[in-house]
Amino acid sequence: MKHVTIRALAKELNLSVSTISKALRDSYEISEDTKKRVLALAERLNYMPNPYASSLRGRRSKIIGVVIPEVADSFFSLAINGIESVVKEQGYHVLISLTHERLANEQSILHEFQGGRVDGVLMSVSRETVSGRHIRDLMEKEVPVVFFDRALDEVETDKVVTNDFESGYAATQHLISRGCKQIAYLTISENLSIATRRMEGYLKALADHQLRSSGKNIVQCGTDAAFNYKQVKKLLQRKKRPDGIVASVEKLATPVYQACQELSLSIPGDVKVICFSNLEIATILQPSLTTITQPAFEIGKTAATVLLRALDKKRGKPAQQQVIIPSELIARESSG
Amino acid sequence: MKHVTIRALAKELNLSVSTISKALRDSYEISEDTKKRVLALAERLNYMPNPYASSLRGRRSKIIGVVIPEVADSFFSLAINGIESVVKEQGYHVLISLTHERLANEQSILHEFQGGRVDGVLMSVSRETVSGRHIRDLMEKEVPVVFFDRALDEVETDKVVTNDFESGYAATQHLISRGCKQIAYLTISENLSIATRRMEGYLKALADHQLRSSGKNIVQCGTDAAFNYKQVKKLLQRKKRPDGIVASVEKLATPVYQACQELSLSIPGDVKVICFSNLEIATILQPSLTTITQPAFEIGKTAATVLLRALDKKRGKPAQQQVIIPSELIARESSG
DNA sequence: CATTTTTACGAAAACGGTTTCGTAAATAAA
DNA sequence: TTTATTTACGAAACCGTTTTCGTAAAAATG
Repeated sequence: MKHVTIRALAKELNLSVSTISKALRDSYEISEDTKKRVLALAERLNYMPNPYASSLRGRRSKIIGVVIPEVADSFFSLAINGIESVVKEQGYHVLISLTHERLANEQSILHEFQGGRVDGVLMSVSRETVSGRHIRDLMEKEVPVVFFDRALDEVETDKVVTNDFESGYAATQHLISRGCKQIAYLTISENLSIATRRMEGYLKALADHQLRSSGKNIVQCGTDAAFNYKQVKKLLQRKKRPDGIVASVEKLATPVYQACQELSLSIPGDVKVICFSNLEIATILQPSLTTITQPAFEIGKTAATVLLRALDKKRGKPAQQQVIIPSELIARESSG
Repeated sequence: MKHVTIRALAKELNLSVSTISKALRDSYEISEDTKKRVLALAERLNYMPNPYASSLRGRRSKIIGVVIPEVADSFFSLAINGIESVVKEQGYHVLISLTHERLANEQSILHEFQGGRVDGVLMSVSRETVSGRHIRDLMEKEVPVVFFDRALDEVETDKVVTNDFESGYAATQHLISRGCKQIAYLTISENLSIATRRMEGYLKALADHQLRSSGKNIVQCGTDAAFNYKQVKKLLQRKKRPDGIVASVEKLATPVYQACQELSLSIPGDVKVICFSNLEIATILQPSLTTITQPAFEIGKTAATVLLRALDKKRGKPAQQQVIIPSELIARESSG
């Protein structure tokens, strides 16, 4: 038994294709009796409509494109969970496309989407993304795009983000309140707006508390773990080593912990640490890691909700809202 | 500018729709000159074919369904990476469907797939899945299914798994070689074949080394973190407490570390620990965690390769191979 | 009973590509 | 020069569903 089509049902019941279709969609044009018979047969033959025929005819695929830099990431994978929890309720499916932090990939993915493969897009831009040309091109084809977490300021559309500036500020202030006088900031060299906002928060907090901010205390890390380790180690070997560290992305916690152990520095005794992270395992690090935790699931959920709403109205102006869901500072032992 | 169709190109160049289509697909029937003109116009107007029209006509969607219990999981998210790296090269897309470990969800997802939404399926069964009826139903519709990691023995199809029995054995033997005499085994109560195989490996290793295996040393954990913590704590408070622990799933590392700290037990001094885990952060746990690490990326990659090959032949018998990619034991401090 | 309205259905035209088949014109072979 | 072949293209069917529109028959209305 290959594929059961509407035509097969029609033949079996001596009805027309259109009648079957209407019966399946519970149209008022069809008698209750006929509906029953059609439904029964469909059930019996295990009929499943061909989604592509429907998509073609109806010009909507019931598929949401999720374009992200990486999936093996505690933030993004949780966000996907949030997205999925919302869209599946409305019968939508989730198509994942990974950019691997490359603009070129992002461009070709969005370009392909111009063909109408997805009804809408949820995306977090890659680190390389500075211009929004490819994104606007897609939006001009009437494919709504909603940013989540990593938004591109330049593109005017809905955005669901967290309070990065305030989080950077809060993280820094937290260390200050714990007595830190010289606080270093670890960042991944990139041009993401969320990264700059976090750092601005850091700088503002220093300024507000009359602490000098020095370029030397801002350490540029990269994607290479070995390189990052060396950078952090160098930082901690300075004569005037910092007594506090704000690690602005999750993966930078590792080199900090490793370097401290290597150098026999005590956390939080010699240096207090706070890190932006969603990993639950932060709890069992020794010492447990104080984190700024982003509401990943919530962000995904909200972004999906916003997108579905946009798909509903479609013609109703893009509300172009910006939703901000605050991150949470979870104080643990590493900040003493 | 809404949607550029083949028809629009045809009109613009005073050619027929079929000529355009053939030109775009580089058919030998079309002159080089015409091809050039068509390609140029397509480029200029930013033409993108409607994938659903192609899917409908060609009866293939270029979409691979990935059905997994959970995405916020270090194993599955890495596996997705592996899958994506392979399929995107062949122009396929990845549709993610989450079962959340529920059979009912798994069934409805696969049922929907019977409509032809995906060309093939890569899946890891849910914990609740005991019968393969819904999977066979799908395969009868000629949608190839390849299992990865969590396979269902009962269903005859390609499987890409790791050596769970040997890994359970190796983990246990590792602790034995480190001097452990009484080794506990933590498991999630479930009926997954991979879980039982791991445990069988554990039991075999004990037997091979003349160590008594006691039911009391096999601790059933669940999905509730608090419950698991209590179970582990109770285990470690016994008068004859174990001197080694094999944690058969990643999330069980947390309660072990927490309980040991709470009870002031030293790892690996008082109790040695090994855990099945893919988390890189295992390195910076204190002490660093000895792990059995599954080749998640490789498994995903291989499974995808096998599936694509099956899609190629299609009519060529399902090779029905079983590929085994071994896990790796990474000895760190927790097993002393 | 005559007319209007409602009910229940079918024919056919989309949706946008792909592919088969037919055929003029150009070229090659005889 | 005549016939055979190749080249380059177009018409039309098709994939499976949805939706518009038309219409007999039945029911309601006057």
